[in-house]
Amino acid sequence: MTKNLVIVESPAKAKTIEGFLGKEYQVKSCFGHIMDLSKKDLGVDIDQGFIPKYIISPDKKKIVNELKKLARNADLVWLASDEDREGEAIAAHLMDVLNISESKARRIAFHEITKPAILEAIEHPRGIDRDLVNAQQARRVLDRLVGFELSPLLWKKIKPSLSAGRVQSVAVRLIVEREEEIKKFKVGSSFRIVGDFIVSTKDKVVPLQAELSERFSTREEAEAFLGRCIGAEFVVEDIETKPAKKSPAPPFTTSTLQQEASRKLGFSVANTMRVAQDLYESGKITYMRTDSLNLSNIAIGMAKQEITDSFGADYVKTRKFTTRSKGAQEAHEAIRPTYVNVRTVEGDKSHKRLYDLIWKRTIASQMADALLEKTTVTIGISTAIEKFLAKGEIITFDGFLKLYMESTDEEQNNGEERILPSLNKGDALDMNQIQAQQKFTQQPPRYTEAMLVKKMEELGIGRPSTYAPTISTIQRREYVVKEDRPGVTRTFQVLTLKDGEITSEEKSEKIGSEKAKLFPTDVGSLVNQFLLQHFMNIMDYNFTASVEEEFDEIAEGKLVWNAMIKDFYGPFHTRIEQTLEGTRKVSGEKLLGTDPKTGLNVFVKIGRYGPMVQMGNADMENKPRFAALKKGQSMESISLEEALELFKLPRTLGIVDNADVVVAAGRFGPYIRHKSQFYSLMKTDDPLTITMERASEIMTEKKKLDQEKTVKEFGEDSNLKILKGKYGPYISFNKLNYKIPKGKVAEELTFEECRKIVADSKPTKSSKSRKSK
DNA sequence: CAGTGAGCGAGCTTCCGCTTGACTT
Repeated sequence: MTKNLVIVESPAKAKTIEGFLGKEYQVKSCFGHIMDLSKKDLGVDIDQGFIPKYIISPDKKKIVNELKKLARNADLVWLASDEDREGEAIAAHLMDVLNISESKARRIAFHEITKPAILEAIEHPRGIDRDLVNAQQARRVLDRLVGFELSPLLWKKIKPSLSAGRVQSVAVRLIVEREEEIKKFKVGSSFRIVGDFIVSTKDKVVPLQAELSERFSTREEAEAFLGRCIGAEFVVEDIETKPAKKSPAPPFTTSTLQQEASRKLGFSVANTMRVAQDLYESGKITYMRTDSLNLSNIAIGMAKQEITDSFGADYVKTRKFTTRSKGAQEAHEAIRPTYVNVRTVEGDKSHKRLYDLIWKRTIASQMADALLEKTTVTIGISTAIEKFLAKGEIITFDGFLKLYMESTDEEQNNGEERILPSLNKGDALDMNQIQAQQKFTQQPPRYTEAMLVKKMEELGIGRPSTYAPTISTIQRREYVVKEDRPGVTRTFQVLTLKDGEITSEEKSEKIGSEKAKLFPTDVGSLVNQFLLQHFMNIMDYNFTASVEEEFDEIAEGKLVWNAMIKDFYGPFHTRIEQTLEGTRKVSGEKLLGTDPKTGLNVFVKIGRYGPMVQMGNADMENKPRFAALKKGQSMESISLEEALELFKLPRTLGIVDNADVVVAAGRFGPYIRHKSQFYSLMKTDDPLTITMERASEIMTEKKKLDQEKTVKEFGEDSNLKILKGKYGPYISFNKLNYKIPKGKVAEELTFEECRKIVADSKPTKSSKSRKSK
């Protein structure tokens, strides 16, 4: 029997801590929250003062039973969940569910997984902070009320299965509004003047590039300026040198790791977290879901040693970073290598690269500032009042730059970090050429996943554990899509003054191509518009921040949690009911024009399954025709001609074996139907022009593949088959799948045996039911 | 994966935040 049971949230953490504590301690993990609100209904008893209806999460029943047994037999139970709102609630739930008495329970917390920190925590146990638990409860109940009242409203007013919530709806809003800004954006241009000069001294001739201190808004002005420069003299009027320094970025949090892995390694947010999870589980890095910039003293000490060994003591400058982000709860350390002296890890390329990034960032954060010397040379023009400026930068001490430099989302601007030749005031320069190049203003950038996370963190919406899932959710709901878009070619003008003559030419550049950027869909935009119209308070970018203030007051014991919820819910629920009764279904319907053949109206709108076109009004006599929009088409941009094309399907190709061969477009793209069998078209096949010949080819091919997939068929019942899948053979009966019991050989199963398996066992979950969990 | 779209209506969907394995067709 164990005297002490310690419960933490993560199993990897449990393993580490067990090593720090003696044999008297058994350390187990509860895998995060063990209880949640019932999902059957609202899960909140509103009439009784918003009393939550908690149940043990179905996937936690097993671990809860195990912990119950261990807790019963232990003398003391140490509740060591994270020291934040959610962690406190987990501790409280554990006490309840495991039936731990006050006298037997010890609540402890630590912010870093180091032996001194754990021992220190054991020395200072406390009770459960009920105010903090209530703050969590308020957060949980508010999110449930918002999500489970708004979502059904969307099902009724827009389309089924949609969702809305405090976090996801605001994330979608950011993307929709950015797209609107881009649409509204009016491009402007100006002429940037760059002069190429030559410095001739006694012993050498060196080039010097300088930019004019101002830009000209028109070609005429630029041309006039170049004209003024013909025959002018150029003289160095001033040289200014200023020292400057650059400091390293703080160590990684979840959000900055996602951003930097996206910029430097091209990882998606989900991929970064998957790889980081692996590194964490194998003990290579500290916890990867954190908003803390803190490094333990042990880690800083190790970093100091590592820097001294590799670069020398001059390169060391230890720092304690403090967080700036809204609502940070700092239950953990920043993300760092567990052993800072370990330079690389085993594993595949992505693991190595992510670890390398974390290692460099951690080490660099404890390195000296880089020292620079910034020089600006002012060049006067004898015939004009404008000045040319040549800017240079030299690094006098590289410091942390020796190892690591953070990237930015902005495109690299040119002309940085150049070294200037040595010059003196009064030096005359020879002009080689001066160019005026047309430069365009840039539209606001579209969000990458990581840029969206950055913005969400700034607004205080979402938490380190939810950034990646939220971004998946808004894509799964098809509110936004992550896509590449090709750019367009744009021409710009260049005027060149050389050898006393001004010439002009037109050049072209590729602009606006997008890679893995987030775009709103028609449904996303419509839902956003609907929510903005009726629930501005929830869509407000400051909504989370303001409720967080109230949660803090609850945590401080200054506000009663359900009183806060009541104040929110009253007006919110009224608004729900008003919208339910007072508004009609919204479909974003737009009249595109009329069909020249029939004279019927052609509309585009959102239907039960997404955007579609409709021919004919929905009146008593006639049923309108419908067709779904193709991938890549949008309600916003579809033309009448494109819409009319969509009505050309389904078309009958001919008759085979007394049955029509029909080409149509379905949910998953174009297909052929014959004798109630379906055959998908290839991407290269055009359903509008496909021939009977090609169609039979596709059908033969599919039949062959099906044949290969079939292990065994039975004459007794054609619905029962043994098929071969990715994970081996299985039984298929009436479109449900059943596992073959161990020890049975698929090929040898008889019809009766199969019938028995089907009757006795449950079908394996289809992917559809799994997705919904 | 499944191949739809009036309206009728049953019965389904849904939130955020904490954590990892299941076990796949």
